[in-house]
Amino acid sequence: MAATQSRGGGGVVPVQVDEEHGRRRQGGAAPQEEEEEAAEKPELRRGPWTVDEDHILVNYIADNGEGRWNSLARAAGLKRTGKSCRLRWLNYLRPDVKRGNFTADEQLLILDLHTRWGNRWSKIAQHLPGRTDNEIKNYWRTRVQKHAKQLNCDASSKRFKDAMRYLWMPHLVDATATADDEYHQHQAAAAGNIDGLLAGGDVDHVQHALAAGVAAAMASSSSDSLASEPYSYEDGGLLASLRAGDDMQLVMSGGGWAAAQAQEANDQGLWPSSSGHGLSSSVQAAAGGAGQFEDPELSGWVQGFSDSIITGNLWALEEIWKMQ
DNA sequence: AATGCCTTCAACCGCGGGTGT
DNA sequence: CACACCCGCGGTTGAAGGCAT
Repeated sequence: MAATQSRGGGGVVPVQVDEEHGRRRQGGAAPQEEEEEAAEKPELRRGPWTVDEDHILVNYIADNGEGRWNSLARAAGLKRTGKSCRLRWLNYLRPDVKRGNFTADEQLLILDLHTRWGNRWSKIAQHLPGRTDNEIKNYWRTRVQKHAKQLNCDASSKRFKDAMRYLWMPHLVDATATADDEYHQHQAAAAGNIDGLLAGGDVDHVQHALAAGVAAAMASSSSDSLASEPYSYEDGGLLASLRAGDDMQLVMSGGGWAAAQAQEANDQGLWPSSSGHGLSSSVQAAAGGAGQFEDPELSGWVQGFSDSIITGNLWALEEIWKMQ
């Protein structure tokens, strides 16, 4: 268990805190009153959690359940605010917290949901089992906003959202499709193996074959979510449409100039091929159509965007593709 | 090897809303 | 109604580790 803190804001600084709101006090009380209160209230710890504190919190919650965080903190003997305990549990110690990089599936979902809901991190997190709002928020701020900056636009701007739709999300859809293919190949192989075992009456080995097949499929897939419950893609979502194969046709009125440029870039071998497909097939599909963007201003911007892909800023796009 | 800058992310802060008295 | 308490959310901070020079 990764209770050892390798990172974390602030040192472990004992500090007097307004326990109810987790706020540092900002004067107000007379010195004598402060001394009296300090005598009544235990010194609170801040900063990274220790292994011992983690154990105490986990064991207490295992015995008594979560909730009532302030009283929980006191009852467990932790010199932490209730808020701090809640945060530690929800973001780190909870058994179902998923660790590691976001899968392409998850990235797609985040992009899609953020397009709809904006910075409603907790709401977005509800649709990503095992992921916390804090993690998603950090992902957005450190990765997505970084690339928005590289593309010289605001992450919340329509332009950046369009760049996500036309260039980023189709690529991720391809990436997950590739993972799906490999996953199903492993599943099929495992199924064949199991068929043979059953035919031979070798029931004892069926379970092992099943486990091995699932493990191989999971290992081969960039997305462990593919091996578990699929996410629910809500009706009418762009992601669902992309998944369904509508591709760019849905969001562009025809292929458009950008897709043609993308196709050209692909022909010249300028596109990264992390998914193994070279140019995203969704983008390629878009390139096959004809027409213009509905928003003429966007059309001009996408042209500049694509120019930068083809000329100087390829590295920036490669960074984006690497994010799967 | 030493140094400084950059990136990541756990933890904190401030605030608002809900609930109980 | 007023107040206190509690919880959860979104924004921000800063230490640790990675990377470039």
